[in-house]
Amino acid sequence: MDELMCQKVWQVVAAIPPGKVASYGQVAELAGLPRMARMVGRILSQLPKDSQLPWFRVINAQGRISFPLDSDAYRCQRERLEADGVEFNGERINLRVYRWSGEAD
DNA sequence: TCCTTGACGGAGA
DNA sequence: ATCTCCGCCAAGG
Repeated sequence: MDELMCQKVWQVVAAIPPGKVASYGQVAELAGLPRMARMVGRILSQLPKDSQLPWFRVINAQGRISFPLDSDAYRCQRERLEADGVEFNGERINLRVYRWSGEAD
């Protein structure tokens, strides 16, 4: 994937406000890459561990974190979302409440 | 090359 | 609500 594609994705992710979440598909759409949700996941997976990008605000379309429940990655993402003020009902986040509209605040 | 594997998603059953 | 089955597309074997 080219540099431009990555930059578009990073730009969209960076714009997700605290306390809100966006799905991989939504990020792809907003980045001008419709139907390329998997590409977004791949790009995020390649971020350096110390990245300042709010990658944890990106979850799947079912309102769930896309990592195994028992993984460190899952716990890390969940902690950061909760610190953001995002509530979980079991393993799920209510998208009708926390889904980012896609617009700037 | 071909095949499998993903931080995915939508349509059916 | 849950579970398959496909489509999607770049990487790695």
